[in-house]
Amino acid sequence: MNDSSLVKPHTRQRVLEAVKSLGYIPNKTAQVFKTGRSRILGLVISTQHISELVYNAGFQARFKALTVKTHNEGYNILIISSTDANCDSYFEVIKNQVADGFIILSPSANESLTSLLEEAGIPYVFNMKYSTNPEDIYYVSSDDIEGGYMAAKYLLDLNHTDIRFIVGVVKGSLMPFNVDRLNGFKRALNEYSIEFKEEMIVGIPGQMEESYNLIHQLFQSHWPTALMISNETTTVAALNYFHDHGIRVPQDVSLIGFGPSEFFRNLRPNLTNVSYDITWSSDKLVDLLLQRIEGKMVTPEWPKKPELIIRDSTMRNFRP
Amino acid sequence: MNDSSLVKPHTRQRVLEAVKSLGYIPNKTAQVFKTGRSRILGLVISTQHISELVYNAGFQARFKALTVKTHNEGYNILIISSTDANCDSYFEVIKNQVADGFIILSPSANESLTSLLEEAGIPYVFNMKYSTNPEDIYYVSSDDIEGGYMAAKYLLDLNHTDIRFIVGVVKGSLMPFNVDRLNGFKRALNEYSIEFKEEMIVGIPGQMEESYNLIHQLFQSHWPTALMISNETTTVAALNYFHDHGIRVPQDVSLIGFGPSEFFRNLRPNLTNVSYDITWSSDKLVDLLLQRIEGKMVTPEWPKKPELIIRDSTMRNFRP
DNA sequence: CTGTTAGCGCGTTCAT
DNA sequence: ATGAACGCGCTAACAG
Repeated sequence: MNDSSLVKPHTRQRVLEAVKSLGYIPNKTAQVFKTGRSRILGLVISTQHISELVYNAGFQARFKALTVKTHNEGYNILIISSTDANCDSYFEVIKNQVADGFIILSPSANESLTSLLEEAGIPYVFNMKYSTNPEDIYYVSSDDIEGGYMAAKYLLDLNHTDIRFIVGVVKGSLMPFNVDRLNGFKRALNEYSIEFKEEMIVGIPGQMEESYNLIHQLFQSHWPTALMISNETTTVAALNYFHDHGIRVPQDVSLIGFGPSEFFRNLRPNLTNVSYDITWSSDKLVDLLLQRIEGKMVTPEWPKKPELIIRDSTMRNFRP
Repeated sequence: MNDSSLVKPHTRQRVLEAVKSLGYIPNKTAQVFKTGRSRILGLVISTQHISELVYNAGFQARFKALTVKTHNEGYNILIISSTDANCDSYFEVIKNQVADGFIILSPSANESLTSLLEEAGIPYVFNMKYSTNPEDIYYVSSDDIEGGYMAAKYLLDLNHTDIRFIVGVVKGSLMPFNVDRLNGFKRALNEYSIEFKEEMIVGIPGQMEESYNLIHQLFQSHWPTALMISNETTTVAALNYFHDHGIRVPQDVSLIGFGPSEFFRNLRPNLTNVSYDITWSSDKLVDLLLQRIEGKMVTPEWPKKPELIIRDSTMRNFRP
C-alpha cells in the first residue's frame, strides 16, 4: 500500500483489491504515532487576532499565503487559538497539539517562550523579530524601517511637513514593526531637517469604530496635510470618515496606507501605499520551519524591501 | 497528571514536581493514538476558495465563527485544502487526516461523497444542503428563498420593476443557495404580477476584476433601476464602478447586498443588505458535528430567517 | 489509593 | 519477495 519497491506488481494488485473489497482505511493516527510525523503545522494566533479578521487584509493575505505554501509542501495547517495574551500560556497550548512544528503569529512573543520551546525541542518560527538576542534567528521579518522611511520621504518630497503617523497600539505599547516604521519615519524627517514632535504619532486601537472616532477627534483638533496609517482597518475607517464629512482625498488630505497592494487598489480613491510581499515572506517562513523539521536546505535571505505604490490618494501640498 | 480523583493530593504534588524537574512533556501523538480522539475538527475548503479570501466577507465571518466556537468547545481546526474540485478526491484527502470529524465547505458536494463518508464511519457536516435526498440531514442551511424574496419584495414596494439579480456562477451553474435566492426573487415578482424574464438574472464569476468589467458591460447595454448582488466581492466591484463613473447610489441606482451586515456597514454608502446570522449557523454546525462525535444532544432548529437591514443604498424609484 | 500490565495499529526489521 | 514479531508511549483495567 505504501508503494514499496520490494513488492511484486502482482502482489500489490492483490493487496489493493483486498483493500477495496474490505473498505480498509489505514488508521492515520497510528501512522502518525509510529512515524512521529503528522505533516501538520500549527498556526498559533490569539483569539483577539481572529476577531479582527474582517478588514485585516494583512492577516488574510498571510493566512492565504501560508495555507497555499503549506499545501504545496504536503502539509496542513492547524489553527491554534490562544485566548490568553500571556506568552507562557502559549507554551501550554502549543505542547498540547499534534503538529510537527509551529508558526507563531504573536504580537507579543518573548524570550521565555523561546527558551521553553527550545528546551522542549519543539520546532517553531515567528513571523517577526521580537527580541534583541542575536541568537534568535527563527523568524522572517520585513524591512519596516525602510517602509516607514519611504512613505515619509515621499510625503516630504511632496512638500508635506504637517504629517501624522497613525499606528496601532496594543495594551499601551507599539508593536515591534511599528517601532521600526516609526524609526524610518524619523530618519526621513531628519534628512529633511524637520523636527520630530511627539504629537506626530497617534496611537489608535485597531478596530473600526474606535478608529473612526479617533480620526474624528484628531481632525476636530488639528487638520494635518498628510496621514500615514499603519493598519488597514484604520485606513478604511479614515476613508469612511472623510467620505462622511466631505473631506476630499487627496485634495484636502493626502493618505498613505501600509499593507497588501491589492487591498488598497480596491478602495476609492485608489490608495498610495507601502506594499510588502507577504507571499514571499510567508513562503520563506514555511521554508525555515521545514528546514528545522526535515533538515530542508534554505538559503538565508535579507528581508525584501517593501515597495511604494503610488496611486491617487497623495498629491503635492500647497498649504503653507 | 490527568486530574484523576483517585490520587491523593500529596502524591499528585510529588508527580507534578517530578514532571517539572524532568521537563517531562506527555507525547500528544500517543495520547491521540490510544484514546482515538484528537480534538481536531477538519475544515475542508477548496484552494480556489482560499484564494478568493480577500473581500469574501462571508467566508471570513464563517471562518471566525467556526474558530471561536470550536475553541470554546475545546477543539482546534485543521485546514484541509483540496486542489481538485472533483468530489471523490475530497474523500481521499479527508481519510488521510487526523481529525475527529469534518466540516465540509464545499460548493459542489455530491451524494457519492456522502455515501463514501457514511460507509467509512467518518463524522462530517456540510454547510449547506446539496442533495434532494431527505436522509441527508447533516447540514445547517440558511433560509435563502426568504432572503431572495425579502430583497425583491422591498425593491418592488419601492416601485422598482427593472431589477437585475447578479449571482455568482461556478463552472457555468448556480450554487444551490443561489437557486434558492432566485426562487425567492421569482416568488416576489409573481406576487406583484411582474413577469419574470431571463435577462433579469446576470451570472458573474466572483472575482473583483471580472465583476467590475461585467458590471461595466451591463450598464453599457441597459441601466436597471435596482440591483441585487449575491456576493460581496461583486458588490464592492459595483460600488467601485459606480464611483468611477459618477453613478450615484441610490439616486441613480438602488443596490441591495447579501452577506454579513457588519461588512456592508463599513462600505460607503452604507448598504441595504440581506443579513444572515453566520455566527448562529456556524455554532449550530459545530454542535451538529459534535453531536455525531460525542453524542452531544442538539435541539434541531429551523433555519433562521435572514434579516433585511435597510440603510442608505436604496430609495423609491421615480423612473417610468 | 497505588503499582503493574495489556494492547491500541501501525512501520520496521529480520528470518525465511 | 514475503511473513512474523517487536515496540512506539500512552490509557485503562485490574490487582493489590
